[in-house]
Amino acid sequence: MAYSPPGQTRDRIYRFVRDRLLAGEPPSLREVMKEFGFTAVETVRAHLRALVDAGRLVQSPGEARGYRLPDGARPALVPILGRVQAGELTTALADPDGYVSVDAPAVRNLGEIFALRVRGESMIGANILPDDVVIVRQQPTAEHGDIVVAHIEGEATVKRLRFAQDADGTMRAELHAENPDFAPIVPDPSDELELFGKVIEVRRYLEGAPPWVSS
Amino acid sequence: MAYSPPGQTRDRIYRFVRDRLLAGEPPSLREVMKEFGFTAVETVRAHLRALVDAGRLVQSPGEARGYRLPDGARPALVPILGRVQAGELTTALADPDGYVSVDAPAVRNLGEIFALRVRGESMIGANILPDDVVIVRQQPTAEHGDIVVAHIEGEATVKRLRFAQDADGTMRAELHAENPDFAPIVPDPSDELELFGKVIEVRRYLEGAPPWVSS
DNA sequence: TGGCGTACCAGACATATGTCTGGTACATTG
DNA sequence: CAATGTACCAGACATATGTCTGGTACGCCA
Repeated sequence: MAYSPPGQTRDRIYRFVRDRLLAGEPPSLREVMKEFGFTAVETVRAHLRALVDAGRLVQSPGEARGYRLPDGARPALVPILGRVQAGELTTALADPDGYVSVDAPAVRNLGEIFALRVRGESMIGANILPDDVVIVRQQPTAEHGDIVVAHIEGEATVKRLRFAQDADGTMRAELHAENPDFAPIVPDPSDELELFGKVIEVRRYLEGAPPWVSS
Repeated sequence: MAYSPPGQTRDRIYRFVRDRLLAGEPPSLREVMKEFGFTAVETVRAHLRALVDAGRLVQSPGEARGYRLPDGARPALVPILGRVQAGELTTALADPDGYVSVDAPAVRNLGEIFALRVRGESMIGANILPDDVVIVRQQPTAEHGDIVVAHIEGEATVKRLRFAQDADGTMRAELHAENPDFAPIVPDPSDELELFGKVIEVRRYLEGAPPWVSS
């Protein structure tokens, strides 16, 4: 076996292992070895050790096929919720209707993403229809113009967040539907706006029911 | 260990293994054993063998952590294509821009699903916007009213398929934009309508670029 | 009652797979 | 040149893990 320039083979090995992991089939050292024509397992192990040191992989030492992609580098299943009552997000997350898979870049930190089925036609102007599924990142604040999920009238609802200036100069948050039939919701300054998170993706399933249902 | 009613423990084992596989971490027999409080590996093996016989799992005999979900039971990564030229679908599939993960029910047969970035505003009336990503199942025919990807003017384009009756009574396929600015496309009866497939899902990424990019 | 099927156990066994030790070859750098 | 770092190899070794053989316990049914 000829010698490769530093790092070049390493990258190819990374891509091979990554693809195997994304397919749900962690490779063994010897499988990688054969794939690249090496004749010594230790060669592979050195490469993988380097990839782990670089943070590109993580390993469970001693475990068979124990190499994995770090969180945030692979698609993840996030819970899809039905109705979410006030303040009950944690409860709802514990009992999801099912799971949908969300691609890696959205998943910076696992566990902070969830999905919600859209009810009603209030966001038709933003091209979000009833029964669409929105992917939401939990966050306590959002910016002007973001589409958010907030607690309105006892339920989690999708709206656009806007900030407006009051007559006395103070800023207030408003939740706007995107449908002329719905009036903007201006929260009573006395009660707090409960923001569940920001919509980062919208999905519409044109065939069959939503997706995957865990039992 | 008490005896469980037939099939009951089996289902719990299936769900455990399934969840581990969906997380990309195939369990070993002994891991399952510990999870369920068994004291003999063979007990687990008998259950898993039954699950394989029932078609709920597949196995690579002899391989460590060799149990998998069958195709169609797990999310899969499908290629996302940029521009697709006439008749060049196969070529385009071989050189994708990246991959997105698609949930199980859509993936009846692997390899027949792909994703396409939407260009232009011709489908705004169907709430499909420029830069949306559509998930497409390859199929040579479709039904009246389906949103399809077809070859129009040298490129793959998203349109709604309609069938209309000609003056002489023959049926003809038409491709309709959902935007008053675009006229319906009535293919010349002489040249064939090249249908790439049917749109089964629409996705819009509100934050950041599309998703996952393979290198 | 005896036969049959399912659930489960015990423990030996073979193999799949990670780990370790010690080495060669080649490039870069002081 | 010697030192250092990377790429790679050979082979022993330990452990992780699937496989097999031979059981016990319980329920169902003819």
